[in-house]
Amino acid sequence: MKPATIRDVARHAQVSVASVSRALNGSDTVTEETRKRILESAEALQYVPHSGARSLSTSKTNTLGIILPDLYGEFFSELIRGMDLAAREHGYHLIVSSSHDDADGAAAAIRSMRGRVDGLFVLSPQIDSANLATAMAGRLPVVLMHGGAAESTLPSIVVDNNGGAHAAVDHLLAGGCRDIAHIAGPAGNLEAEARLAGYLEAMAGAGLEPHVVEGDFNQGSGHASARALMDAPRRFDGVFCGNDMMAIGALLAFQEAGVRCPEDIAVVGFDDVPIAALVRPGLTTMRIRIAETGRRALQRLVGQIEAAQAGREATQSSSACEVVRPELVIRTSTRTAVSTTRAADGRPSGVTASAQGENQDG
Amino acid sequence: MKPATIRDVARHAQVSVASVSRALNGSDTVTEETRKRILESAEALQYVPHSGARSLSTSKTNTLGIILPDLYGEFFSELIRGMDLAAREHGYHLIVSSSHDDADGAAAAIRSMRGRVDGLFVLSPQIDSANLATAMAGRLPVVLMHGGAAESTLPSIVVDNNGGAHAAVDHLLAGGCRDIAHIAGPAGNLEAEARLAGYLEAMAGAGLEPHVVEGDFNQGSGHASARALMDAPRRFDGVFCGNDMMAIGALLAFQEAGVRCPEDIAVVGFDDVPIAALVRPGLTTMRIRIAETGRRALQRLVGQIEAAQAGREATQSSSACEVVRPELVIRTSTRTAVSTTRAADGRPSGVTASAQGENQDG
DNA sequence: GTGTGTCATGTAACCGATTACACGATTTGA
DNA sequence: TCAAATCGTGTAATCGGTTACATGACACAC
Repeated sequence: MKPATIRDVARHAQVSVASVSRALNGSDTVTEETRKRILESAEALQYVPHSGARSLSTSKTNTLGIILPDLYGEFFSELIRGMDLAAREHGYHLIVSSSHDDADGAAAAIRSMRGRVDGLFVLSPQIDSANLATAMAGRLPVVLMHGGAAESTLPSIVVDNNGGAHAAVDHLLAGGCRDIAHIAGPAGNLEAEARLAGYLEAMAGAGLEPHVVEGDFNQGSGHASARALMDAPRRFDGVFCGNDMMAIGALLAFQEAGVRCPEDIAVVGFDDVPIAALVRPGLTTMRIRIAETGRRALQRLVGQIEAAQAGREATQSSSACEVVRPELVIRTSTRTAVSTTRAADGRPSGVTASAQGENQDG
Repeated sequence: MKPATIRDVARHAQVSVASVSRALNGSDTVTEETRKRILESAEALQYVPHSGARSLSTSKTNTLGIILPDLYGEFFSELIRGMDLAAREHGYHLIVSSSHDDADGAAAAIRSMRGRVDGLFVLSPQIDSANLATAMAGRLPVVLMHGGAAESTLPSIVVDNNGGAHAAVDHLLAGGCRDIAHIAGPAGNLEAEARLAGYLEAMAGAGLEPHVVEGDFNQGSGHASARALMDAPRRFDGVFCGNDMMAIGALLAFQEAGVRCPEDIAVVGFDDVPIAALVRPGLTTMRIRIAETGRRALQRLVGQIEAAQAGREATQSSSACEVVRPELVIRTSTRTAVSTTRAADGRPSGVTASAQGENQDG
């Protein structure tokens, strides 16, 4: 048996299709009595509007797409969670497409989503794919969410990786560290490179010799990199890791080798994923309010879509780049005289607007 | 400027819309020359098919929906990752809707997805919502993925929670534990209740006195429950936790209190989330191959959809309940003479089919 | 030369919802 | 009593694809 259409409902309720449409959507002028009759008929026939037909006549899909490089770890799931909560409030659905670690994959994903979404979030931290994503998007409203997006003319939300890295190194310095190494994320990853640059700047600013080992943002590479640091001739008293997962790998490596943290070596991560608070010692890290950032991104995308269909171009402010400033969360993996939590906004770091959203989480 | 339609492409390439449709979709009979011309025109006009229009005439959306209770932790993101990879292979998109902790929320989510997806995954572990989900789905192909779905007539994939709990308790027994407590998941959660039941059965089978503390599946409640156990008059030498997050909370509580694990008390979790291997001591747990389970679920849903549109009802096998049997992963949170890894299939546990999918992960 | 078959291509109906416009009934004002 | 305004409802065009069927060109056989 085929599903009921609006015409079936109209026939059943003995009204026209226009009345059914009016009764079910905006409360146009429909008598309370007929509306009631229509709703009953719709219920009786188990009527569900055909979203394709609706989107054909309204040219809206009420769906947003998310292009992710990957879905490992808690970072992306937190982000999606924040977006999903906000999407529901705004009446949108969310299509996810993950595991696009290269430019081609991301481009293919964007292509397959065009025509079925009203807007797109693009998280494509690879250098080459970022530009491609911009080109692919075409007319579609987009919010970019990867490092380097600040330079784009498209609306974007980026983390102040550079400033965060500075704050992390400053914290290690304040704790008395002088031989501070950096376990970097993969080359070609814009987030990783910005954090690396911040580290190098901060070290240069303090007149200290930097030392970098390259990892890949996963826990295993943090472990291996920490071993490399222990094998090096130089003796380090602090490590700033490109993200939390590598920091946790490093913590385990130190623990296995009998190197005490923070007494022998202090460790700082980046992201503040939930695990960071659960490991021992608790990981000092740069906090990004992930779910809230997702919520904010969704609001901006919806704002853009509404602006586009209402008038012409989006307002100037909505096309700007918004910056999320990570804040230092001090746990037991670093020793310090500094007390609690402070924001990491010591510098302009080449970005423009400021990200002051509400701070409630899902 | 409005986006190009198929008619624009037809005009540009000087052919009919039918030819354009044929050239872009299945390679019906179209001359190589005209096909080339059409593809060039499509490219030049940046043509993107309108998915709504297509779904209107084909009555297919090529989209699947996922109803999740939540998106916290790594369990669900792993599941989505596995589904997404498989979805791309099959040419489907994935709409996620999370944070439906109650029946009403899940029902609303299902309602809002009907008409825009070809099939639905429902993870709704609350007792009351499970039935509701079944009712809401109506004609839509569905794969249920929550405890208790085995009793449903709908196709489902469920974890053998009962058998897994038995295996966990057996492992503790084999390690010499006799006073084994259980930190249970929230009442009303079918997964939690099946694990609790398995624990109680195993304890009864061993002639031991059970002891249950109720948690809520989150790390904090594991911590609190562990404290409660330490305060109890009885002295426990083993704990089976309803999931890994609570187990990790318990590990931390023991550590803080100076109770050694596994020497003083052994701990077993459930799920094998990635964090389980990262904490110290490493958490012994019941492994569910999450991403692979997601992939398998997607295959079944697609199979159902294709069966429905090809012939009539799906084949008998596809409407059965498939069981994922967790396997014991021994780490350092338990002491034992047993060596490596063994499957947890000591019993039939009231379920039917067996889940022997391929074992490669994404 | 006419008939038949093959094959690329075109024409137009159709999918199901929205909505501009038309229409008829009722109310209001002169 | 008649014109105008108001308001609920109906009719039909429209959105952009897909596809059954029609058409026309060409080849081949008689």
